[in-house]
Amino acid sequence: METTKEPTPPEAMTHRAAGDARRHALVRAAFEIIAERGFEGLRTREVAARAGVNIATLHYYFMSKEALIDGVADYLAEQFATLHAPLEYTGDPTPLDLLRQEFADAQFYAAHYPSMYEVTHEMAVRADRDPTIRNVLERLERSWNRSVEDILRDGVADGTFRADLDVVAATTILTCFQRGARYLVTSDLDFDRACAELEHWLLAQ
Amino acid sequence: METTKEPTPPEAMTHRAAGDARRHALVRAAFEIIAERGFEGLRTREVAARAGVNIATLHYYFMSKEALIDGVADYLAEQFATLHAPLEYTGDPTPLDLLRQEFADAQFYAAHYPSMYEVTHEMAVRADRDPTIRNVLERLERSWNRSVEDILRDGVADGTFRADLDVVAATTILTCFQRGARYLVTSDLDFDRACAELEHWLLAQ
DNA sequence: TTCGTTTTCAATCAAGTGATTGACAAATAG
DNA sequence: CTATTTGTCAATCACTTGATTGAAAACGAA
Repeated sequence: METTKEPTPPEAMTHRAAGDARRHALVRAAFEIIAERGFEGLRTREVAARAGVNIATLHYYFMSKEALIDGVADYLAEQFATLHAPLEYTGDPTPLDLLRQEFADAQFYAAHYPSMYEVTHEMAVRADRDPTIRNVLERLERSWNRSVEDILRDGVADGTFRADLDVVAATTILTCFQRGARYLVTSDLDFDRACAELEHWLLAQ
Repeated sequence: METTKEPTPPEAMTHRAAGDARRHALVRAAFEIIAERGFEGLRTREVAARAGVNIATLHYYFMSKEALIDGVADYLAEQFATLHAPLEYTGDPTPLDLLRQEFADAQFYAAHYPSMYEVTHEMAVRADRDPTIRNVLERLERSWNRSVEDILRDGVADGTFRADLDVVAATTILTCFQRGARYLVTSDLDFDRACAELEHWLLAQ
């Protein structure tokens, strides 16, 4: 049932660094399994096997399955903070540039890191019952909301967006729209077209 | 481990009808457990116990756990088709009435049947891996999309909504927005405010 | 080298877990 | 009234699953 041994052999590595690598390999393995088969299909044995270690070793690094899952949640938040679509503007971005970048990020994740959305879905469902995960996800949502709100506020101030825009409401609409779009059906083409229309609704005149 | 026996005693009931009732009780029990603890916490034993029957009886009605879950998916679709918020208009509804009814439905489910959304989330996550469930959910989405699109098209035709509205894009925006709003954070107040702003964006002038 | 600390694993536990079996009762057909 | 189908359950199977144990390496400080 073994798969890939640890990709970074602990050869030229301090003892401590090797431990960190093992910890990370376990989280990463759990992340992948959750993406593939959900929490429903998450088994500690398989996580350990993918990371190339014994179950007991998994329990050495993570007290319980729950602790491991919490580790995955943190890893997910870190991924969202780190990974972004390549910038589509040069120099100082206008509010419209930033709005488009927002949409581009969503497509970038869907195209290149679909597992991030898959795991986020799983986490969102679990958040109803697990306060630790709810915390991580709420923090993530809040920071995303804030950045969208800032873009809109700046855009209204400099005349890019409609002067009568309800910035808070528009932020809700944009974030809910993006959350809902990464769901089951919406095609890339539909998403593009919807983004263009949203832009049209937001722009002044 | 027993809970409620079947609420409709098979006294004055034909054999066939009693069978249907048992079948329904099993689906309903599974539905509730999925809402409470997700697929992760769904155990055939507990489903049987809640429906007041033996595990073997569950397996008499549903070949496998999967078949039971498919039954829950069908039940969910049926619920969405059946349950609606009380009508907020009298007589012949205008496109604006229908749009508002659309928003009212979303709040109605969230307020009175939250388990419908909880189970839908679980199903959506599972749909990635289960073609039968994907089918049910896609049918549901399509029919919802169609009805929103019809409202918008009528509204553009009669001058309620902006003449330059991209109906297809707007439909995507509205459905994605509503899907995304029934997620984790958005409060009733935020939802109301966002709906008002959306209405403002759609209306002519 | 020595000794305590950190890390790893084979073996095992106890509690599930979906599914089956075979017997038995209740309803219905002939 | 039989004979057959339909519905039900206690008991059990074969296997899974999260977690633990106790011993043995690997390591680093003294």
